[in-house]
Amino acid sequence: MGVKLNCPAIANSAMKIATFNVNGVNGRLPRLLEWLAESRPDIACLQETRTGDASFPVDAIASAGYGAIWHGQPRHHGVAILARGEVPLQVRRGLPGDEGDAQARYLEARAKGITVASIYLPNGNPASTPKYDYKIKWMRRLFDYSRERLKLEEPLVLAGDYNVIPAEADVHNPELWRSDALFLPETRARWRTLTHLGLTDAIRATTDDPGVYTFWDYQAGAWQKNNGIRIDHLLLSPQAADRLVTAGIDKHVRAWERPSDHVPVWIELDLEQSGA
DNA sequence: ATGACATTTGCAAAATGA
Repeated sequence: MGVKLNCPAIANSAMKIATFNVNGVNGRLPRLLEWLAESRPDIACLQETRTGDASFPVDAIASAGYGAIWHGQPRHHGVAILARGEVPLQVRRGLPGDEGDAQARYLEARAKGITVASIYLPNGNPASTPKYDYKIKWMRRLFDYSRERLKLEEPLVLAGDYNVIPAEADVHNPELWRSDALFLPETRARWRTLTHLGLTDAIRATTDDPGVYTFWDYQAGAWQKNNGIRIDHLLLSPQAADRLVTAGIDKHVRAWERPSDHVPVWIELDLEQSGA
């Protein structure tokens, strides 16, 4: 890249990338459109679209100014990637490593000059069942695939609902979550293998504050009592992390009418910057 | 330990979630 004599303002070159578990893209469509209009991300990764490929609301999303690709599944799971003013170019649909895995949890695309993945990592509860084994295997597959992708040494953003509480600072009452699949020592150890690869947890790169949450249960007044957990994450390759300008959580969205139980998490990258 | 609450499909109630 050539030297620019007139250094552009960050606002001109910053790219906003968000992740949002919508908990039903059709049922939540009004909230999604309101949030897109307010937040105006360049790229948005969605999880838990919870509808089949034929019923993805592509027209409504296009009317909001976004192109989209999606990997749907009736009732459960489902991921999508939206880009403002363009249709993302699909790179991968489904996480490698298990040909028998039919659950729609991984989608990767190039858009606006960067590669992003929308990830819906398995919940894994109850932890004493095959559901947890599936979660751990999925995390191993994500580790193997991420290691390969990092060899490209390019900006890469792995965004989504990881269903992982990384540390005690990320949960309101750790004791209530000790035996939960989201917080078990093995779950957190698998998470650390990802960060040890060189992936950066964007929120933790910008704040050490405890009590920074992305999910509040619908039940037992969890939102009103701020009984939250931080489970929606953007993991950044070194080439993306070195261009990180800011990160944030749209917490106010949880107070909207008929909201998702998750809220959007986002970053801004300065891709004009040369990096480290 | 269960259920609390909300989603989906499909039109009742089961399956799933975190």
